[in-house]
Amino acid sequence: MYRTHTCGEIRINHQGSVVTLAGWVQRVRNLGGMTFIDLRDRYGITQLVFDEKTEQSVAELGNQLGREYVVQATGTVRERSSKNKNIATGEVELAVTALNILNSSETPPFTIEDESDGGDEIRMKYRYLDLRRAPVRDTLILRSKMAFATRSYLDSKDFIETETPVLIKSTPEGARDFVVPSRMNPGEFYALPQSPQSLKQLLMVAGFDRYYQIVKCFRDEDLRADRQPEFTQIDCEMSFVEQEDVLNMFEGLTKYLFKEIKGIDITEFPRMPYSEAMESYGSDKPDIRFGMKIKDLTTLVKGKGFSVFDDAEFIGGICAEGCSEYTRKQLDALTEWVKRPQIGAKGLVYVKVNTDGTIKSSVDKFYSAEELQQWVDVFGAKPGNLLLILSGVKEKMLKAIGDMRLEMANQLGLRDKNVFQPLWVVDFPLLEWDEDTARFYAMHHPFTAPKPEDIALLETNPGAV
RNA sequence: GGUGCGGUAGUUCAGUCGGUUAGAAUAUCGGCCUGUCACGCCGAGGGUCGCGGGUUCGAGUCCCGUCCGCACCGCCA
Repeated sequence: MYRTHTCGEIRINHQGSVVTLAGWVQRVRNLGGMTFIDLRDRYGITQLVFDEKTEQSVAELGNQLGREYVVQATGTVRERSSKNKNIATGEVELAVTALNILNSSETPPFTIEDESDGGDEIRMKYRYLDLRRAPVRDTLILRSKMAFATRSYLDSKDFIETETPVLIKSTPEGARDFVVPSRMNPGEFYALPQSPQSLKQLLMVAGFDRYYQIVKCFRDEDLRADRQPEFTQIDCEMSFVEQEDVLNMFEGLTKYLFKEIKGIDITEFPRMPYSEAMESYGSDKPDIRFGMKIKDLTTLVKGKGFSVFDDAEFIGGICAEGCSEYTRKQLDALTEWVKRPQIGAKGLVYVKVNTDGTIKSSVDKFYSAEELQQWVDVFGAKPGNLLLILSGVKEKMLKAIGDMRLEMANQLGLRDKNVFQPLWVVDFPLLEWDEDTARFYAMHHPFTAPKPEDIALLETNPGAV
């Protein structure tokens, strides 16, 4: 056998047995009289040891090893005299008796560690090296588990997994199509699907009743940090159901995935109208793990002679807990932050509710203590809190305040990546009812489309939602 | 297509008002080291300051152009 075990499975009960491992050299620790080597594979890390008992030729070979060398090592499992509680194999080590260098390695262009020293660009250039890092590997493993669990759940709910064609005729969705030239029909092109929307509707018309597919979609539009032209979605379709049926079904899927994969019980699964999401959080995908909701001060603060506010369509802000002691420097930094083009505010007004109950603001010249107290009351602010207020065009400011809310939450440590809180945002608004919008809603929000009977594609599909 | 920020050692970055030989950390290499696990200590090598032009006695630093990257807007959802 090439190897008898992986680098992640040897435990104290293997003590005394002779095993063979194969993997990559993670790190060499040469102490002079003895050398430790961390050997890594997909399953974990096992420590190899070369010491005075090691045969000299083997030890010499061991001292040639560098980062990312690929080796096969045979040795005896023994208990460590100094154990490492941080890794699963930390109680044992392999006293090497035979070593085979399968491949040497150049020094990698960046360190292959959980916290790599490489930036995005160089890690993407050497993707095959980046994929050796545990966080990247774990992400792909998580994805595999998610896909498996999704299939398991939807299969149990009588969904049929169906592959749909990738080379199709262009369908009228919103984005630009990626196109593929047709050899058989010179001058003509296939389109790659932006989603399997019209294809799955055929399945509904045909009576398949419940369909799903974990499927690649293609949209030829410019990138964003969280948006790629090629992405995968869990695509579903159900016949003879109402909005509530769909929400319940996929609440179930979400809870199942968290339970199966993270061992987390999701209990709260609130619903929020789009209008509330925008007014209170400045986002259609609000982070509701913390409060700090946006409050509207527009009517309260206008007409007092402060022209910045008097000329603004909307004045509002958030209340940050425990920030009343922010220094001038911190407030200046925050002001610079909101003035960045990505946020686009002109300036930042603050109101400190000091721990002794007094109020200090950047607009004391324009507003009396009584008036400022009214602001404080709107937020329900307590001593120690800090009000942060922006003004301008309403739509833009809600988004800006929402971004500021997330930034403050980051600074205050309120966005723990291990805390999860799902949310449905429902009742999306009816935008201008032009052809593109109609098509968009027909495709993606059929519940809220006002006149679905007007949409030709839906007419072919009366049983589907 | 637009706005902004960035490009300096293998890598991640600092570099003040334009001024001596461009630094740090990490990585690499060498020496010492028998219980390390981010080993430690000592030492060394490593630079087309993205590219081109200009201003200046003098440019990593200022100006113009250009290429590349990132974020955001448009776009998309």
